[in-house]
Amino acid sequence: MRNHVNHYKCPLCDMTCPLPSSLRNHMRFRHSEDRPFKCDCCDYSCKNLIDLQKHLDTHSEEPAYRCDFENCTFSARSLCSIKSHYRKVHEGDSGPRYKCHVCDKCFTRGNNLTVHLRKKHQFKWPSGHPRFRYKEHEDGYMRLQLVRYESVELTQQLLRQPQEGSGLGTSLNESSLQGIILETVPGEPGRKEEEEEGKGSEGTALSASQDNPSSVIHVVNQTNAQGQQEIVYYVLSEAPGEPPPAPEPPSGGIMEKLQGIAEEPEIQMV
DNA sequence: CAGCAGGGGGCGG
DNA sequence: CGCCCCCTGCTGT
Repeated sequence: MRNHVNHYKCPLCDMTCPLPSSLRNHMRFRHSEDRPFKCDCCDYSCKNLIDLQKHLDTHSEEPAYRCDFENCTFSARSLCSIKSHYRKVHEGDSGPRYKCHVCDKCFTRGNNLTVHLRKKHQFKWPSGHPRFRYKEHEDGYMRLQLVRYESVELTQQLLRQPQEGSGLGTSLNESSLQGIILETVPGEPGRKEEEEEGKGSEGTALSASQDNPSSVIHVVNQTNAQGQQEIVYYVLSEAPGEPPPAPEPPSGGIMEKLQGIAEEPEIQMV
């Protein structure tokens, strides 16, 4: 199994990703100001067609979206509104849907949980990842999505410096680890035990479990700029196991310059 | 691998 | 809550 590390690194931030197309996408949304999709009715513009279409819906006074429930006359201008209406009105589900994986506290909105995770549990995301993302579990609660792609440098750095200063009370506790382990997706069966290419030790890495060889989780305790202890988690995801793709030819625009740099594989894999 | 459809999350009202 | 920005999974090529 090739314990994957992403081959393409954004030259402008720490983000790495497995495919050129992912990187292009990242560039478009995070590092380009181009907004090729413009609204005819107002000065709105955006970076992809889908968003323009959604925006156009907000212009039309027409129903746009209508509730499917029988005899329900509710209508809205966004799909999102319809869905939340349906849950609330026709399914009576108005309870909090975001749950902290560490202490089980519930929140009605994702950003409330984000604040909670940062303040109460000192969670932090690595640079290049601007926010937490949440994923729906089988019990219907949204919990922190822990699978992230991390850069080679971060990985190596983590392997090199096992947690120091873990003497403080803020060192990892079991609940946070459990929360993380719970998140790992059952991987393909068969393959086991990743080998870091030439990098040896797994150091402080926690193998999710032997049944779940699909991810290795690094959790480090560190001191931030403000001198506070904080927990940072990193997850290495396993690539499907194909060789690195060949670089593509450039194709024009601002993206082109970026691409030239960006598409150089960050490391040569076996 | 690219394009599209849909959804998650932020943020201001 | 409404609108916007971005991400991702799916599906066709």
